[in-house]
Amino acid sequence: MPELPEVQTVLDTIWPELAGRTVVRANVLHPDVVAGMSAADFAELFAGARFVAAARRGKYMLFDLQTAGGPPTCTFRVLVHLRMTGKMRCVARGEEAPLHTHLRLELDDGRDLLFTDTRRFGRWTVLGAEGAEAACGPKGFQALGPEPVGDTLKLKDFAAALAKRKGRLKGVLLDQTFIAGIGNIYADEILFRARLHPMCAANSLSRAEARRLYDAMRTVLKEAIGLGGTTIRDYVDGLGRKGSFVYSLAVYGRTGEPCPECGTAVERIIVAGRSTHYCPLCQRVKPRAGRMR
DNA sequence: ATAGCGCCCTGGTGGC
DNA sequence: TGCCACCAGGGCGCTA
Repeated sequence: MPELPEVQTVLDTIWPELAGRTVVRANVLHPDVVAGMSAADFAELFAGARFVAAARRGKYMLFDLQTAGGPPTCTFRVLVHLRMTGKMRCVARGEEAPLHTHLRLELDDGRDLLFTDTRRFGRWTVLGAEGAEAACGPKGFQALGPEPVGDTLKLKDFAAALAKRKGRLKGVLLDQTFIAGIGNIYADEILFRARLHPMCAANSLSRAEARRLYDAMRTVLKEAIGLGGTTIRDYVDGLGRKGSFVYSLAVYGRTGEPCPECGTAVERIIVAGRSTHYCPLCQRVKPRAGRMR
């Protein structure tokens, strides 16, 4: 399930294959994966367009392309969201595409970029082109919160934002408008690393706890990027490789197994509508301020 | 503001 | 062996 570390890994592995390449022909095999414009318009827009830049924002990959006919400045941007099972691969032209391949971009180096997505939740959304989504993209993209890794988000601002949220930590971490890129797996792992209970109210954290959460969030995500993400079942990067952070998971998917810190059985509950794993001993519910036990 | 739900979709799993 | 209910969950739209 691609979250920030997986999306970053896919981008890091697929972009070297795409940078500077021109799309000879675009083949939309399933129109559902193209959002905001028709498959025909999409194919026409991509034909002759060249990949000039790429970036990640939250769980989105952003690609800038320069169109064939227009003036040198005529570029457009496409947002790719992998959702649950989306995959990007470059293969030799003519190689049989895997089942559930919904998009094929034929490149000028004789290879094909394939977008494969078993559950077909993933989307390609074009921004700023005629007949496409509004220039700023879907709501979820417009409203993305700050990036948790990198230099932009300071502890002070993170703590201040937490103090304004009455919801539970788990739900707040999953809220893409609060912080961009965290999904169910990393939310659980971050809370474990911070020794905080998933049901704990975000605005109840002490300074020290907010710092623990901030540090845990950045550490866990950076470690996961370093290990190429987490493969539970489906996920592979742009070169078909699985992520090895799965071996570092402390609680996610480990219901009933011993906590790596204290040996207590990991528990599973539902929080924010999502399966949530935690150690009942290491992550006790934080007592209210002024009522130390 | 926040929580909870159903929906989209397919494949894997476990029960009988 | 086969059948089927159920689960996985990111984002979105809806209701409370």
